[in-house]
Amino acid sequence: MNTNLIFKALSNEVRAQILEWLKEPDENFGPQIFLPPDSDFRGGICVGSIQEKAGLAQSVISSYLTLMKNVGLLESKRFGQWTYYRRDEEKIKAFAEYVKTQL
Amino acid sequence: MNTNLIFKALSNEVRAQILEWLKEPDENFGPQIFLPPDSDFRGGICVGSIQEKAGLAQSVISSYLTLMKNVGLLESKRFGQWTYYRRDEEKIKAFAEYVKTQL
DNA sequence: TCATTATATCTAATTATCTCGATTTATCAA
DNA sequence: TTGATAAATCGAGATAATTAGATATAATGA
Repeated sequence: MNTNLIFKALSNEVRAQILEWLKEPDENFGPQIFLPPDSDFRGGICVGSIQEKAGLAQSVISSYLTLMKNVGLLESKRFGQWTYYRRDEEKIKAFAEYVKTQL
Repeated sequence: MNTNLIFKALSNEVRAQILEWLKEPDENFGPQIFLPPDSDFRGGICVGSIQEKAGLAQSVISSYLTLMKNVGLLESKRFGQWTYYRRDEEKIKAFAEYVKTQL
């Protein structure tokens, strides 16, 4: 866990906002109709939905999501042409534990 | 509490390092001989000591400390020509609580 | 008062981040 | 196979952060 990179990721308001939105995926993005219900990737939202809500260019959101995945805040899974992202609750919890006990 | 500004402050390695050093002020900086013992500001370290250990320019450390104070990570008190900084444990705790419950 | 020391502020150069549009890659459907 | 759609990557310009050096402010002590 590279806490410095996590702090960097969270220091951008758009990225922090996306992480917050993904706490309530259905409420914030509506149902993901293309996500196969048997896929076992509940809560995953595709790049396009996040891009639309954030209002930044597609390339920006794509790289933001990749960055957040790389530092451990998100996990992703591809189904066909769609890449779905959701929170990595385990790693987020580990980070929160670090902040509480080590910061 | 502006969590975005706190994340920004912590996203810089030098600032994060200073916050860590200030967890053990005596071990990391030695005794602060100029700090009046009756001052009730235990754990406070002057700018010069922090500057020396960090190895960056005095102006840089001064502004970093001001920034960290502004976002609530540090508190400061001036005695004569010296300004002593120490961790604001209450606000750090509140931030850690936010990360654990809201992030 | 004047020189010294500690800290803060200002200015500027370098580097990093943000953001976009264009292109590329991957997948799907006809 | 070809055209369309989704996402990722590339290249570049604008903005912000980092850092240093010079100067300003504040306090001390002779």
